[in-house]
Amino acid sequence: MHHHLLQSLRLCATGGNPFSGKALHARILKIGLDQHGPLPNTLIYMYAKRGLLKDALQVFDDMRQRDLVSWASILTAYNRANLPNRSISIFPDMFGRDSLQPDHFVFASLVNSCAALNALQIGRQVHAQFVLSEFSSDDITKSSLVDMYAKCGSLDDARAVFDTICTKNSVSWTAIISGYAKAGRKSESVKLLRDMKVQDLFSWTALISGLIQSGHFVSAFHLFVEMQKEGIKIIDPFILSSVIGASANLAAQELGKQVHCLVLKLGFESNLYVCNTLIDIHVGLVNKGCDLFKSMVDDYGLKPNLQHYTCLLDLYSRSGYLDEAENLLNTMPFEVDEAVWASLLSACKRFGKTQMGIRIANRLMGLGVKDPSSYILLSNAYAGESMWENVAKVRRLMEAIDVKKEPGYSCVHLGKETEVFYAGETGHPMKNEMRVLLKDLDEEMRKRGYVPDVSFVLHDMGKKEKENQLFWHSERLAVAYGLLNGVPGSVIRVVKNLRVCGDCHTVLKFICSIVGREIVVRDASRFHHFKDGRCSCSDFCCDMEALSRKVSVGS
DNA sequence: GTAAATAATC
Repeated sequence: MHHHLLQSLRLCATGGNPFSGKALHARILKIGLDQHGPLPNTLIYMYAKRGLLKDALQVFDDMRQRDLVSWASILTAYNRANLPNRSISIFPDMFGRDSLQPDHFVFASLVNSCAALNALQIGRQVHAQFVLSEFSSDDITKSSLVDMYAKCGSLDDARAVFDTICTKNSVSWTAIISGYAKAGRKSESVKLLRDMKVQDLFSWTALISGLIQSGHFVSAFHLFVEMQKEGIKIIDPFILSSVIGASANLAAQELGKQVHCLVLKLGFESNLYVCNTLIDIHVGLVNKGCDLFKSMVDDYGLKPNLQHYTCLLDLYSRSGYLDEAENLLNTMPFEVDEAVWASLLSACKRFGKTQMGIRIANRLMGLGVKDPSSYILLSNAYAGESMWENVAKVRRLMEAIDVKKEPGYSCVHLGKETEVFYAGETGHPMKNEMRVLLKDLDEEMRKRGYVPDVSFVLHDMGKKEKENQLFWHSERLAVAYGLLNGVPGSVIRVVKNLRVCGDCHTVLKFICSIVGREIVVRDASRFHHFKDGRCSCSDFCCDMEALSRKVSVGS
């Protein structure tokens, strides 16, 4: 009978229907067992765990004889209800009213209250009593003391207690690592993590989020990547919200988006903290930008020029504020060029705004289009809505103005000589060697998760043919030639007349890590320095891309 | 013999 009731109460404490706990309580009262054995204490415990402080207090006050278990349970109830100060204020009644001396359970709860209150002086007093008590060797209470001192910023005390813990578990390690990391003592916190035999998500989260809190964003990101390489599974959203928060701080929007992808893939998008930090990124930057723009006009009396508007538009469209972007486009006193419309169109695609996408595409068509990439955007926008007539129209326009006017080529510099390659070139004397090398690399890349992104191919053909097209892009030929003929281990230097396509960008990241060589590509818009699987133009993002691919493959 | 305590996120 009692066993059954006890077990049911314990089940109610950890989950299930909150009303069933009250129903059980009613039944216990009815059969007159409310003062019997462990039942009243378990009722307090159950109410405490469910956050029903009033009910817990009711049982506590009605008890004829309170014991240490009752006290430990009611202190937990206060802590759970976020009222640690009430724990401290009610605690003296334990000596007075009930003539009890605290045991290790009560000590741990009290120390926990002090930690939440940042009450270092009281914490020290509790510590002193604990040391004098017969429970002074209890490791759990010591762990809570480590946490309390760490949270109060008294790291030397935390470390001293930590060193006396006989059997250190995940909780004790996490408490001390968190303390050092939040205090910005990076090397010590990292060393502690490495000293752990079995690191888990708790300890990594403590380290990474602590370093983020103390401003060590870059180290934190590298550790975040390392954590996942170590195979630590992200089974709850704590670490994500903290990493997203850091990307907001770094204003690393691309990185933020990558983490956002990870959030979606892992299914934590509904978590409150994660949401809030994400909004800090999509809202924080936009608000900042709008404020600057407004202050430019209102406070400094400046008249925004086309570049200013373009910048604000870019901010809007990158952050998904597409209605605002379109509105601004329609009201601003300038005509914008093709590039601006194209960027808004690609944002429409990214944020799934198909209707607006078609609207923008029509405007862009009316404007006349020169850039080949705009044609791809247009074609994709119409194809996405099955507007095949418009797709055909885009294609006819492409043919009419001969989009392929400027052929892409890449030069590779080997000492004094320079070799030039055109896309799809087949007449080169070393063609076979280059093909074999690229094929081997392709195989290895696919093993590592590479999927060709054929959306960068302009022509109308099947997927296999498109992949083949990508395979023969000039920058790959140039790199292959450089690998075959250059000095082993030297940096491969390539110059390209057009912009490196997105797929080749990914491929070069893979290649540089497979062959262990640095590759530098100067394209039409910038330098790309490929090294260790990353590119200088988006260091973190590359890591994150690889990671999110890994996650998607894993799940 | 029963029942109670400690760590990581905006």
